[in-house]
Amino acid sequence: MSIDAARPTINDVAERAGVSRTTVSNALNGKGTIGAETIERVRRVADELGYEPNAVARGLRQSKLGVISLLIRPLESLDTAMPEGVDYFLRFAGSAALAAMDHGYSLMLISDPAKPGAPRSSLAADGCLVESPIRNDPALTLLDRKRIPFVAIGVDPDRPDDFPAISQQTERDTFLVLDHLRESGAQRIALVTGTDENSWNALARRGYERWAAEHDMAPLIRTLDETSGVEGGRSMAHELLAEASDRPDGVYCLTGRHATGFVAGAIELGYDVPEDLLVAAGSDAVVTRTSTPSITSLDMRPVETARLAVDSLISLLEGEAVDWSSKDPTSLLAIRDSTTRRGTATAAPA
Amino acid sequence: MSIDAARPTINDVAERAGVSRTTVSNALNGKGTIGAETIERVRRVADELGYEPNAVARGLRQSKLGVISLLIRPLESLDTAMPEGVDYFLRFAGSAALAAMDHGYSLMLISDPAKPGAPRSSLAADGCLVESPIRNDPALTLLDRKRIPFVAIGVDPDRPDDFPAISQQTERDTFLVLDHLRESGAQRIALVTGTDENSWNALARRGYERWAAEHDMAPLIRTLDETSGVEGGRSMAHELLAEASDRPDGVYCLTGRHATGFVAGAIELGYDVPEDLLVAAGSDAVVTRTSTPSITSLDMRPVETARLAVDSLISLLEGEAVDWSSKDPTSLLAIRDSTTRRGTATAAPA
DNA sequence: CTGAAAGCGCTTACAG
DNA sequence: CTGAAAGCGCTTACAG
Repeated sequence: MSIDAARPTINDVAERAGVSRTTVSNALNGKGTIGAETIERVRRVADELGYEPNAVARGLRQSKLGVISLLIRPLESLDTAMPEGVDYFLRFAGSAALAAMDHGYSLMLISDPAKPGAPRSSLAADGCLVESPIRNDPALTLLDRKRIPFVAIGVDPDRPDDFPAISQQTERDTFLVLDHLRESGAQRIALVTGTDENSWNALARRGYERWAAEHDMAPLIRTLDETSGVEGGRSMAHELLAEASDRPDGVYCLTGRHATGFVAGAIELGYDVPEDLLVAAGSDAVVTRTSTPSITSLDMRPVETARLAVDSLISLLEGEAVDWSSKDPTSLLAIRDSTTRRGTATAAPA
Repeated sequence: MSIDAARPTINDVAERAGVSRTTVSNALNGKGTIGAETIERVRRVADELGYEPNAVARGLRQSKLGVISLLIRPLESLDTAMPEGVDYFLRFAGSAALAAMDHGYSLMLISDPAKPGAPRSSLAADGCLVESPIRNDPALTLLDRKRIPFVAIGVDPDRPDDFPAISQQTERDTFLVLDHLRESGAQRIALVTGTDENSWNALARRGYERWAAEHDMAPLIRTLDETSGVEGGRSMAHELLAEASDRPDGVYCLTGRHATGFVAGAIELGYDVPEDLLVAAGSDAVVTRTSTPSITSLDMRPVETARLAVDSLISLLEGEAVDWSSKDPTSLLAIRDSTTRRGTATAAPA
């Protein structure tokens, strides 16, 4: 191993500049009181050597790495291959990374740190963002126990008030979609949720049940594994539409892929979408935009939500006041062919 | 500060178990030779205390954090707000994160570590992925100098053979698009690239020039700032289509937003797309799919490319052999309305 | 089979 | 104005 193979440390700089490590550290960080010409010399030597403080060593000493982590709960239900239809999370992550950089932080994408085989590195961050916590989320419990500051996006369904969170307005959003389906002509509306016990599934279900009660409609709910994707949606269409009695004329599928599959299945069975059956999706995705007919979907504004979450977490880390009453950005309903009947002039959203 | 406010360290475990730190470390990591009942006891105490080794301290000691970083060059040209049209990068990042997790690593999204104000943390990874390096990329130079292993996705245009890279087949892709435009009826094809000096812009330009030479067509090239987005594309349409002589009847815009703006600008000027003018985009994005008419775009397969890049980097880190001759996945051309003339039956791609 | 000691590369009171 | 020493939480030869 030749000498130039290793990156220079503070010792190399100190030796070459003829001062102590302390002085190098102080000079480079503008701390303590160091003579002007000493500072100058240390800087020059550091430059010559290409010295850059080791972020890990500094992190160990200062307990501040300059890294925030992001745990996207629903991503774990999605197995290996990256499917179409997870656009929300990709956009969320990308936007969070940019927001973190604006504050001088890097963003680390992690898997569940509470899971046995999890990379050790998943706990090596100054703070953590948890998107869509699951019921009684062990990751939140772990982070709380380890005293790692965090912000959840969406509340833990079983502990809504225990932890700092950006509360998603899932119940209100559910009303938005169901109202739209009814106004577009549906009388009997089914809900298809995922099986994952995250806040999104739980709160959408709760919203649906409340809406159904208010409209004197008996709930018609099916759950479907997220990983089943488009194919699962197809089977579900066969299941729900085959029954002679209690057949829905409107369906709200939370995931874009289920909705896409449901439409395909309905068409196979001879249904005309939207004339015989209205379908909406709870998550805007490539598949809902490009399928035929295109599918009305809820745009949950991942980009804006991510930025709000990052800003809140960093305020928390840096000891600033955080306004926890601020909600996530208002969702928008993208109205498309799957709920637009011929002759029914639906007003465009404002 | 109460005692239970801090997370337990190896010292706490050692004390409570009545052994040394060495023994705790060895017992928990299965190293050395430790008595069975000692291992048992140490494990139990560690559990009780909720002890989890500090990843930063371990990283310092072992020079291995379990983190790989990702620098997406073109993202930096895109300023603050996350625009529509950067789908490629978001999908790339999300997919890379999943691939990293499969190997027990976390993925950190970073900004240019060679830039003065960069977060220190951007150098705190075991290895780095650089997507679309720029000319003579200072980040590659820095990583090389710091002996941080890295893999580029797309070669440095000025140093194509100097560093390990997944070579993108941008020149071949450019031929694919240009051939399609010609087969669809275009005779005079302009190229609109970004101003960013990354490998993608450089190689697409080179491909265009070669194609033009082979087809005896005088090159007609414009560059347009990536940040100008849709609006920039609009202006460019006015500029290129206003000139009485040498007006193109086909345009290849590398970015989806430029293409979208170009189509809008052309329509304002009274052009019919695709009848009077064919337009294609070099990057598949939400805007190209949802604009009217929808725009033919190149799908560069970000998901598959990211996985290949992560696998290669981790092989490199873990000292395994890497086949650098493997290319990125073959791009697909999504043919849409903007290049499909009425009466021209274009065969669907296989 | 176990532990004292050194050390990873830094920063931070504190003494001079 | 500067530096010796301690310490962040671990791991790793090495001695016993």
